[in-house]
Parts: sequence; C-alpha cells; structure tokens
Amino acid sequence: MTNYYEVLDKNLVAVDCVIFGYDISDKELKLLLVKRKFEPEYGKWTLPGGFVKKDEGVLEAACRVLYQLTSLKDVYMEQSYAWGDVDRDSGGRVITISHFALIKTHELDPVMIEASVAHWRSISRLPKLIFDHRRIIDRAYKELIDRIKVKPVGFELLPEKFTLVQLQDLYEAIYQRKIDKRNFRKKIISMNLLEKMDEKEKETSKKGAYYYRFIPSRYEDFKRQGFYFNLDVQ
Amino acid sequence: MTNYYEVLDKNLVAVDCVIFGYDISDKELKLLLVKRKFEPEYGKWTLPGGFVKKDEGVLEAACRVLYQLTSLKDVYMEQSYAWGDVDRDSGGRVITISHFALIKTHELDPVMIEASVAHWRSISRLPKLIFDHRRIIDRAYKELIDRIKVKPVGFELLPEKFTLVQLQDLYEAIYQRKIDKRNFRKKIISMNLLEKMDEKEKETSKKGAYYYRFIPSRYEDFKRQGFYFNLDVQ
DNA sequence: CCAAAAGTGTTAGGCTTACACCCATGC
DNA sequence: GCATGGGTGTAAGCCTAACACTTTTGG
Repeated sequence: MTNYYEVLDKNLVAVDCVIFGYDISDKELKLLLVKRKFEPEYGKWTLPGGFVKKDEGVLEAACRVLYQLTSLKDVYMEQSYAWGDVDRDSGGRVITISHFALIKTHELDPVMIEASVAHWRSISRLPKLIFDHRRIIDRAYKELIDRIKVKPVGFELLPEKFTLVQLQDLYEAIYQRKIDKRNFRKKIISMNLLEKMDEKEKETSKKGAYYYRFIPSRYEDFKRQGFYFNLDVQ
Repeated sequence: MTNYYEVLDKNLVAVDCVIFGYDISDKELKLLLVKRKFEPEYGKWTLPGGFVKKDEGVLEAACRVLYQLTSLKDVYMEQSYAWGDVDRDSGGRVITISHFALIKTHELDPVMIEASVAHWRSISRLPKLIFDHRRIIDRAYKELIDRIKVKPVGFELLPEKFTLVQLQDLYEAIYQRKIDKRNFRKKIISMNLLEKMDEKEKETSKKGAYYYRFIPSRYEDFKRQGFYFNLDVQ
C-alpha cells in the first residue's frame, strides 16, 4: 500500500474498555478497573486501555486489551464513543475510543484475577479515576441501559442457565429500580426467547427456581418476523 | 506538557461529515457530497472530511470541515462512529471518526454552493462512494432516524418558521413512510413545544397553512418535568 | 408447622391506531 | 363554483401498570 498521507499530523489513538460484570450473589453491576502501570498518573485507578498499533484495527485493539486482562475471547464488545479533546490526557494528545464489554464474571479464572492488578468495583461505588474516565463510564453505562432495554444482551452477563429471579435482579441492578415481578416475567416469557429447563436452582430457596436458557436462534426468528425485543417494563 | 508517549505508534485520524439537508420543495432528504481533491481516489465522490490536527479536538475538526465547506457555524453536529479497520482507506492507515450534521439548506450561500465542489444528493439516489463511506452514511442515517424519533432535532433541518405539513413531510422523508396526518398533528401539538404564528404560508395552497415555531425553552421545561419527546407515530 | 422465596391472573386506564369529511381560498 | 390542499375528532383495541395470594419445601 502506497502511503499518500505522509506529511499529515499523526495522533496517538487509544482504546479504553468499560468492562461490565454482574455479581449474581450480591446483585451488583461491577466494573473491572486497574491501577495504571506507567506515567503520568502511575498507580491511579483507570479503565483498562491501550494504544492502537499501526497494524491493528480499533475493535481488535479493544479485544486485545480485554484479552490481556482476562484471557477471554468472543466477548460482547461494542464501541461507545471517541473522546477527542486535545487536553483530555495530561500525558500528551491522545484520542481514545471507548468500548464497553459484557462478561460473565464466573468465566474469569479466579487465580488470574487474584494475581492481576484488576479489581471489580461496584458501579455505585467507583473510586476516583484519571482523566475523563468517569465521564467515559457514565456514557457507557447510559448506553448499556438503553441497549439492554431493546437487545437481549443481559444474557452476556449471566451464566448459561439462570433463573427468572436472577434475570430480574440483573435488570434491577442495571436500571437501579425495582421491577414488578409479574409484569417482568410476563414480558420476557411472551417473547419466547427462553427455554425452561427441568433443573432447579436450589441454593437460594427451599422451593427452588427453574433454570432457563436464552436461545439465540429463537431471537433470530423473532427478529425475522419483525418483532422487537423489549424489556422496558415497570 | 511533557510527552510521555513518544515511543508509541501514531496514526492518522480523520473526521468525515455526513451532512444532512432537507429540500422543502421536493420533500427529499439530501446529503452534501464532494469530489475528492487528492490521491488516491482523486475526483471520486466522497463524504466531506479532513485530518485531525495535532492541536485540534475531534469535534472541532468536524466543525472546521463543515465550516470550510459551508461557512456555517453553530450547526447541529453529533458524533456517529469511529471506523478503525486497518485497510479501510487504500491510501494508508486512517482511523476516521464520522459525524452527522443537520443544516438548514436555505442558510447556505447559493453562490458558494455553485462555486464549490459540493453537491446535494438525495439520500435515495446516492452515487458510488469511496472506501467505506456508504456504510458510514447508512449508519448515520439509521442514527438520524432513531434520534429524530426522540429528540427535537428535525427543526435543525427546517427554517425558523414552518407549517405542520412541512414538518410532517420532513418526517415522512426521513422515515421513508407515510404518517397519519391527524395522529402526527395531535402528538406534536400535545407536546406543546411549538408556537402557532399568525402568519400563513400561502405559496403551496390557496387556503394557506399556519406557520409554527419551535420554542427551545419549552423543550427545556418539558424535559425538566420528566416528559420525553416522541414522534414515533404511524 | 412455619419461614422464605417462587410462582401466578386480572383489571383499569392510557396510548396508539385507524379512519372521512368540512374549510378556506384563488382562479 | 370548483379544485386544491389545510385542518379537525372519535372510537376500538392493544399494551402497560398496578396489585396479593398460593405453592413448595427444608429445617
């Protein structure tokens, strides 16, 4: 490839990852944060990030950053926003393209997380973060709320099998409000995207709650028939 | 400012502008396209764009590109998406951050448009464009449709005073479907964001149609009271 | 048998949609 | 007086929201 653009200004381009996880036990939405390992702002809390290399796509860079931290591949990853103010980074002019990822926390190797500099922090009790990372998170969180209303992405945060109570707890954690149990169940069941399993979850109650699975192929059919996912329920 | 990041790969960063305009006479949504003035792909149809300078914010760059083309300032401009595949530009590795702008076509200096290389092209009859510009447009157009449903941005495309027929025509042009006249009027009127003027538009009909104005301060009140703009109507 | 969590239906009201005729005016 | 486009109201049905009791079972 000829390089036609040699005389032009080049810029550092980074990616930052807003990595959401959900703790099924304490019913809180969490973010995976790290302490920065280089200057400036060494040792401060930051979003996991990295610089986009010459020969690497932006999405690819975001996935690399996530992989280096978690060893996870094939994760739900969506671009959020490009942050381009000249002075947003005190170390130099860096344009960062933020992404958000949804991961199943139970798939993380606990040994690795222990050894790593990464920590889960509740979305409602975030530490002070460098630069504009707090704004980046706020935006990604808003986008997640919008997304989970109209796309079946919540399942990315849950185990393969989950109970309806767990699914509702997740939605309540993200929306940060209570949802009516009967209305929630009616709506999710009526979309016919879940399959009820024979097995019950028996740890949190004596009666036990049936496990369900999300069936992606049913969602494809559902879309093909012109229906729209919707869990924007009171 | 110390430069901490000197050893890292830098990349060319561009902005591309998807500039929407609306022709009130032929009731079509248009895009302002240009012919490229440098290699590669010299002379081909392209989105207006430019490279982000070292000392210039990304949004600022998008506004500069728009200003250089139209002499317009204070235009509605929203970031769309960062396009970061390594091979998206055949002239070299360029990450481009697309934006969409909404402009009032009647505010453009006709002499300038005549002299310029820019041309309005109907959204439904676009020429072949370079690189991934068609995908960039498709995405921006989808975003515009979503946005105009839930935010009063349509007025950015209309003159200060407009008739309800003109407003509906605009929505029909963007949605690319017919809307029921009574339902549309009921909904927009019920939001109480418009002020009916005494004056009538008398060029398109004998009876004449009342002009209305959008009152931004009413929209601020409306939001403060917890209402949501909605013109997603059949 | 009791405590704790799972599971289940109905109704009222609001919002959306569908639909057709009268009005005003220039020619 | 007629052709042209502007302007108006109502009713049916669907969807949403609100709401409380029964079931199951381990201890």
